[in-house]
Amino acid sequence: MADDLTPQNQPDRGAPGRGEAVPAPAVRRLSLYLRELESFLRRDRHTISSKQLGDALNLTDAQVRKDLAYFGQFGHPGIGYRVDELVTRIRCILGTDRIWNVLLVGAGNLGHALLSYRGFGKKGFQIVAVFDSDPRKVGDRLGAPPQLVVQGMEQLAQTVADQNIQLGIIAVPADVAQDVADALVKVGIKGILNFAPTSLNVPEGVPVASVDLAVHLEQLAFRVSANQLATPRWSTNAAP
Amino acid sequence: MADDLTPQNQPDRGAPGRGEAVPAPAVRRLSLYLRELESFLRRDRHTISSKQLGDALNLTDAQVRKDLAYFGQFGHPGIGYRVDELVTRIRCILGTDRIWNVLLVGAGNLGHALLSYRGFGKKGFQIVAVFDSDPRKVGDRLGAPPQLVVQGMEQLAQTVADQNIQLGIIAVPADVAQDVADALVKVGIKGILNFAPTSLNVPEGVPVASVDLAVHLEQLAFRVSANQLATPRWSTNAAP
DNA sequence: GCTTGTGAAACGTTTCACAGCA
DNA sequence: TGCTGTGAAACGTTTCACAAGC
Repeated sequence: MADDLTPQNQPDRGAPGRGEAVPAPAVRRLSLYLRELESFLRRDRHTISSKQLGDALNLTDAQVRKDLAYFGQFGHPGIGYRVDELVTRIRCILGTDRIWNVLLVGAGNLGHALLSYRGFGKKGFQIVAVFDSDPRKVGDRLGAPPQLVVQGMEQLAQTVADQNIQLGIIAVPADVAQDVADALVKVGIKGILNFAPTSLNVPEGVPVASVDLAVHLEQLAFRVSANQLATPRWSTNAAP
Repeated sequence: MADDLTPQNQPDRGAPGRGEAVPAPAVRRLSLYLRELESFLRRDRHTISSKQLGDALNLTDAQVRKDLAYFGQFGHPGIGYRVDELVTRIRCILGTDRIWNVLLVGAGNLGHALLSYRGFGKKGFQIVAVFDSDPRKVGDRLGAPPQLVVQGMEQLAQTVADQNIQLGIIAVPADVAQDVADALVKVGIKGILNFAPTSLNVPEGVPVASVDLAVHLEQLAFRVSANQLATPRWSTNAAP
């Protein structure tokens, strides 16, 4: 997607601890496994096989087993995987077995929506500060109680230090996104989730995940067009 | 991505017209190339080399050339690519050389933000209808003028037909997302962009792109943890 | 000089197939 | 029987290297 790419921005690699390198696609699927397992847990299922887990996500059972095996031996032959155990393990692997303090830059429409999004909190991500460079927005109170007060960018360093913030979300227009990213890196933010439709230049060691909403629609348009046209229009390779 | 995947949901394949199959990663990057080229165009640059384009996106020049070559011969040896020409070509390939009518289901926080998001319109995606199953929201006027009136789900079929809507965006809670997807498929929607944190089951032939906001933060958390821990905690493979 | 387009090699990922265990 | 974990084979993608053209 990458992006990565879901349009993922940086060429990322897995985390080779002491052992083998983990393929990036496997790490991406780990999040999906976790989501599915949590849903299984809510439905009071106690064990799950690689086949069941794979079917839910349109993956093969072998793929599921191999992905999980990169991180350890979590399964029980003849039984499958114990759901609660696997959930705990994957959370630990992904680093979501603890609370992450997150800041948001950009108090526009998207910023508002992100601030109110329940999905973050459920996964242990707490947005604890909001910034905007527009003086008219600074001082506004946002979100559900306890509300957050929009701060000016000059307070970034102090707030990041005071609240031990490690992750930053960029929800500003494309033309200022790089400046914001630079500022975040400067104050020691460890990872950036970028919603601005532009690629960011950051030092190695600061991971960036980019989500370009329009790009996803574009990919959809391509696939729909491909479905509709037996012979794609672009296959006419006109000579220059 | 992507991961897709960016956590992309369905295993997708490129569009093999008459020629070779196009790798899905190449199609994902095509969107990024277009974004970068449009930015180049705004800065009045007329030509661009595969090296320059690659550098902007952290890709190799060979990668850029190979990706573009899947779709035709767009370059000029010794010169590079003409920016305006390439923009036109890629838009045609992706299917964004025309207007797409899009509907939105879910008038919550995220729905509001998506409706107000300028990035869609710039790429030719027009949200022309909004639906919500909550009777209290039906009838509300949303977005910038000309505002859209929130419709009940029972009006879906009629509106899709009347307005020639081909794409649908799902921005509802996870537990009703599948029902909404089923409804969209039933009325003939050709592609779905899903923001609900759940995997969708749809018939083959209806492409789905999924964007799970929390998953992207999760991936970031993993990479930040990997940076910080010399030896990942999960490398302790305790025996069961 | 510069650049593209492309076959071939290198690399990475997924699938297969089966040993081993409950 | 049913299931996992895993080496090996199959497949797909990226990189290399260079012929051809401006």
